[in-house]
Amino acid sequence: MVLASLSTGVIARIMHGEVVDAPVLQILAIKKINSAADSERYRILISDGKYFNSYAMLASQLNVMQHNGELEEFTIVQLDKYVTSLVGKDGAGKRVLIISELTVVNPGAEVKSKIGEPVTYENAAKQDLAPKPAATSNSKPVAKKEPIHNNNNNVVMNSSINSGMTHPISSLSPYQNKWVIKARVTSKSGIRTWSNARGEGKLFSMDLMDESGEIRATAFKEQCDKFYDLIQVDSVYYISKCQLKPANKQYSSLNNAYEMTFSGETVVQLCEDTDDDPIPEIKYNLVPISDVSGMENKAAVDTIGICKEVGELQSFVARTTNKEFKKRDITLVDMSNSAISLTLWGDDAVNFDGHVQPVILVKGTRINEFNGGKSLSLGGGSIMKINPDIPEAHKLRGWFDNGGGDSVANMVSARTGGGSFSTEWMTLKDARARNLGSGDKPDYFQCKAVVHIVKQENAFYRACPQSDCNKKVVDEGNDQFRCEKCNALFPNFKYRLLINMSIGDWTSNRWVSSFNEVGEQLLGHTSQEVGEALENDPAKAEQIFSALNFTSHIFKLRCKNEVYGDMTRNKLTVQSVAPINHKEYNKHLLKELQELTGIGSSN
DNA sequence: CCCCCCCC
Repeated sequence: MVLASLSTGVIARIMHGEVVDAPVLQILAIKKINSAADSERYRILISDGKYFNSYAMLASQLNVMQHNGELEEFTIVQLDKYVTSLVGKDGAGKRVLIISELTVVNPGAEVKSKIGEPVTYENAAKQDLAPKPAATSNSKPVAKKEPIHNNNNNVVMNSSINSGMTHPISSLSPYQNKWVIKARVTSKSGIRTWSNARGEGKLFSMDLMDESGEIRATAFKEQCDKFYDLIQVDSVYYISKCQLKPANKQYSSLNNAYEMTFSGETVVQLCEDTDDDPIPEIKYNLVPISDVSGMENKAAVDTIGICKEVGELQSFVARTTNKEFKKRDITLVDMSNSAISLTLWGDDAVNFDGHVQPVILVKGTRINEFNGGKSLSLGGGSIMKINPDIPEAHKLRGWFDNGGGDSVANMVSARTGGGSFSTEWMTLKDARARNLGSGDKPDYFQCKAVVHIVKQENAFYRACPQSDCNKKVVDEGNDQFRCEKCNALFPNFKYRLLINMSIGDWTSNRWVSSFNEVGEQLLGHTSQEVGEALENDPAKAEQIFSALNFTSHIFKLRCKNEVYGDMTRNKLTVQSVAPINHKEYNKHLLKELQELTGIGSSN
């Protein structure tokens, strides 16, 4: 039987902070530490044949080896991953060795006895502390430079970073808190506030990834402020001293039983040199937009496209939760000649500038199915990148800038009121002739039309000032306004627009109604300005309203039959207006001409 | 300690 040789004298070097690759040591004893609560930890007396260390610990993911009887007395092991760390107040206490990966070289039953006469390493002679040039082990001195961004004098952190030894994310658990991970941020939420029966506060969360796995981390309140700016998607960080707790799988799709919470102790340090380490890049499983049609509802989608159209920023109050949300729908097109609607939320929606028609890369967007169509929504854990510097993006840019997106034929998303791309072109006369609006659901179409008459009468009403209520208020006199819906009296109100106008295309004229936001867009003034002008300044009102006359727009119209008493009227409501995109409108006209005449090439 | 993402 051949026994492995121990790395004689190596414990003195390791315990003075030197990095030694794969030392071979002998276990002389192992026992369970009586520690608090549910944690299970093992302390080891370990020897290199010359020195011993009685302050060695097993990282808890190795407990299973002890359970299996693999770490008995006299076992020879190779340490594959370990850190040293000072424990005790202010780092002034004892240095311990924490072993997170090891390989059994010879089982204790084979070895049968203690090798050498090891003594404590603390009195080790100088020659044992200097790295040996001829040593078979691969060693290098500890880097002396202080890490940048070190926001805490943290010994575990520094020694781990300097030694290059960090813990895999997959090994983290609530039972072991001496760890440092090196992880890439794959997504980061905005700052969110909450207020409920248990209190209020703010937070942001992030997803972290290394070669072993992924985990979600959340920073609340002070930590939210402290770390929000430092944490950036795609960057790699050393992170230590977070609390771990079981993940609530209901809310997380990440593959980890635990999640982390930043604490006052948490240390985060940017890792700027990531060229040759194994932290994987974020992987994008890009699918062509056309493929989304065939995917399951709620499935996650990574894709890339050009933002061909941008919707207005919209605010609404969720019916069930009463929370206010901001969103913006944009339309992506790609070389599969397909278009899909993507919903942005919160800050992404507010700050989005789509007028330059950027390339949009998304990861982890969710499919929402509606009316047989599918759209994407950028939810928690999703990432959006604007004009990413990747070959696919440059290819798309070239395609689109050469007219590639002008004749997109395949609409993956359903026709919607607000959505624009999928609305069918139709003349006002055809809308009548085809009995649009006579079904159970409204019909939608778009046309190019000129504004002929705008009515100033009843162009506004005084509405409840509550942000989530637009109900007309009753003037009680004495500057008091009653909202029946909110059952409350207010000293003020807000103006809401309800613009009726006659528009015409080359086939006929129709009266249409426009609600507040569209009205503001058409008149170029806020509802407050319009309301005040109509009430107090007729000349100004005339100026505002007449400016709209004889202007042309692309109107997206909702068409529905409505019953008033015994009368049924076919009603048109303006869903949105947009300036005329002549390039695109002409494409439509050419297509119509070709269909009418049968003359012309297919492009 | 959050965990909401509507409507059509």
